[in-house]
Amino acid sequence: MLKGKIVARTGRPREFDRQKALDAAVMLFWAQGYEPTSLNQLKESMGNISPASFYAAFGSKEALFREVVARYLDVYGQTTSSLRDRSLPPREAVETALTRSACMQTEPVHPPGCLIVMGASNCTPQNRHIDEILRSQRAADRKAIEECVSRAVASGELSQATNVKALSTPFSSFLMGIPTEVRDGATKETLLAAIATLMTLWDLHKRPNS
Amino acid sequence: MLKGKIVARTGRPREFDRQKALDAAVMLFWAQGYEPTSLNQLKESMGNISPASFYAAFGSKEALFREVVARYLDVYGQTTSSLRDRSLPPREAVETALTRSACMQTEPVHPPGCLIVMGASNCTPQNRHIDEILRSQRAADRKAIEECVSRAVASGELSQATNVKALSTPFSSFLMGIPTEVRDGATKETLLAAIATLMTLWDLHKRPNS
DNA sequence: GCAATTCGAGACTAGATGATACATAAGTAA
DNA sequence: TTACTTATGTATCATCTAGTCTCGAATTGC
Repeated sequence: MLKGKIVARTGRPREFDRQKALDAAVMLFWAQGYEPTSLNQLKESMGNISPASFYAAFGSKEALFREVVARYLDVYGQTTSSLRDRSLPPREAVETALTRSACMQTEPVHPPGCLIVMGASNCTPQNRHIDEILRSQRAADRKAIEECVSRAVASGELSQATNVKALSTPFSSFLMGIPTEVRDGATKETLLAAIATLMTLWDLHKRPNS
Repeated sequence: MLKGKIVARTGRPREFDRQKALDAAVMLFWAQGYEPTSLNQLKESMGNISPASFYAAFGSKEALFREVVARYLDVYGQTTSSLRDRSLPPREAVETALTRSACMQTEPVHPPGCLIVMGASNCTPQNRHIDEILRSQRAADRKAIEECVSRAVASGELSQATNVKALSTPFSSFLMGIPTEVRDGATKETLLAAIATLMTLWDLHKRPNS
């Protein structure tokens, strides 16, 4: 009776691969954003499935987008997870997050840029709540960068006089700027060199005798 | 016969203020971006003018957007003009551009963020050329920042060993990140403090004996 | 006064949008 | 076999989209 990962259940089996369909939706939303991506495009990218199949599988465009964001965070959005890894030295946590973001966003196997930053940047008033889904993610990364700086001040690595927000904002604003740079053609090498430059800001704030 | 600025011409006079209508369109495109802004919204913001009046005055949505971009650059987009002012010391040119951008974008009298960076960030494939209008402006600012760094290297202010792209990209990426930060609630004070921090990168690359 | 010109109100077009209804197909459980 | 469950194909929905057309109104030049 064991059928591996497939959970036996009643009813006619689905004829398309839901996971592959979801991944196709990730690519579309990533490339175009929420509103410009139409149901027709989505259904087509899922193998020309019917509207009935689409709504049965995903509920609505908005519900699909929420799933897409979760999937994106799982597969691609781990670039900033170092920010939340307390076992890493704070400076390394920040540099790793920036580096991995730059590398991921410039990979040629998927759309350039970042779904979390650009996915709903153009919205009609009635869809503003869609951007809220992404905004909370951006806020989390921003806060995590701040906490890395705070940790370094607390540990004595950075000077007690450090203005936490004034030092963390250049890193977060740079992070939010990467997607636009990448979409406009910035290469991985350019970004990595820029990150190396940027990280010297951190070193400038080190406690004199550390 | 002199009628001031009004050019006498035949035909029934327009009943709405074209300039005010254009400014209303600037605000809409700025807040929502190109595609989500509908003709209905535009006409409504122009005083409930008819479609006939709209098309007679502006030609099409795309033609209006091009006028809107030109108007935006005129009124709000001068924040980065210092980058092209050869009479300014390069460091001051860069710092001024960042500072003025941060101040402008956080003004509460208009939508937050920047039309040039966010105005067409979500586009269907058939409207990709709309973002090209904005992309060329972003490229111009990026190049201007690079030239400021180059000028400073040439003048001896910055070390000959300076990697121009590695030093200019943190500034441009920060600039491209400001709109997202502002939309997410960053204050002018936070951004100005971040800019002060960021500019120390420049000083780090100064020629030792200068 | 009259022609030429321009504008405005509103009806209208074709096509796209996200989403639903309904009958049928294909599987499981008893 | 029968009941139940779920998926699919097709037709369709109301609404919105950018854009046109017709026709009457308001102005200027002569």
